[in-house]
Amino acid sequence: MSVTNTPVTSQVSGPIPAGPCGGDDCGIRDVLDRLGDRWTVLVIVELSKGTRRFRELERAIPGISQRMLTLTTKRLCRDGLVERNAYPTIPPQVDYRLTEMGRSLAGAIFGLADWSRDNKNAIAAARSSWDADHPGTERAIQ
Amino acid sequence: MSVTNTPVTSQVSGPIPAGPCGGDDCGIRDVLDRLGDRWTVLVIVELSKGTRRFRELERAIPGISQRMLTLTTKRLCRDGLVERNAYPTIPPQVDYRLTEMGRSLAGAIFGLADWSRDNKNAIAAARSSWDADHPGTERAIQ
DNA sequence: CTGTATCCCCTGAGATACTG
DNA sequence: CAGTATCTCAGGGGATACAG
Repeated sequence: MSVTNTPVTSQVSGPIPAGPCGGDDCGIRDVLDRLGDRWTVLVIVELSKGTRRFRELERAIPGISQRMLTLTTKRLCRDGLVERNAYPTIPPQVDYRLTEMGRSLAGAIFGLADWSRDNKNAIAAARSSWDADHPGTERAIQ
Repeated sequence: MSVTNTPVTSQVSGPIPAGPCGGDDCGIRDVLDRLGDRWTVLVIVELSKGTRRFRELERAIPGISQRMLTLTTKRLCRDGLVERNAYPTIPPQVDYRLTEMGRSLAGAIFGLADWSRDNKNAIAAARSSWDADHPGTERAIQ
């Protein structure tokens, strides 16, 4: 009850300071800013299979909303990773494809995908082992 | 005008470097669930340089909070990507290092980092070009 | 079909304080 | 030093309605 003044929690959630940190961070933050959201990588992977229309992307990526698909494709176009072609037909038709740069990024992403496939089981095993040794804490760190 | 009516060169599945994953999403979601947050990749990159103590990680990764560093390292330990060693000294000393699996993940991440370095300028150029063609919309899609 | 415009909720994560 | 506990908040993103 004695707490009278409101805590001034000015959040200051800006960009990561990108400090010198002695060495280098490999410019990893740049990719992270681009690929860090929930949908971008999935769109790139789908487009790596070929040209796709808006609706095709939507169906191929379960759970994505119209809004997020629009935002994601637009960001990718802006970064020069995806090319958008609109045909003024009725009904309208728009398709998307990776640019050359986008395809090279897809290649790097596949490196991670391969790693994921190769290590999926090992991770699952590590998890259940950890969970067995640390009962009751699994939920807290999710 | 962004409606470039270029004929589609049906490339489909041609020149993408490493792609054994043909029909599905390659299990990309699994890596994304693990690497999708703000700090995990940065911790892995830092640990790829060698063993680090808690405080060393904190200093090496500007902006991370004690809470997030604890959470992140704990998650990485749980997944078997990082190994934690605590020495019962006073004051306590704990250090973290990548496991073999963690190092292989770091390798895949470096693939992305390399890509980022190589394409940073091209992306910046694409952006300003796009922004010039679409005045007033840059903010909406960030 | 291909988007835009709103509303709104949930989760990630920062600030702060405390412990062994 | 190496954490844990709690409060708080901003914004990412879902749902929905509307438009060309």
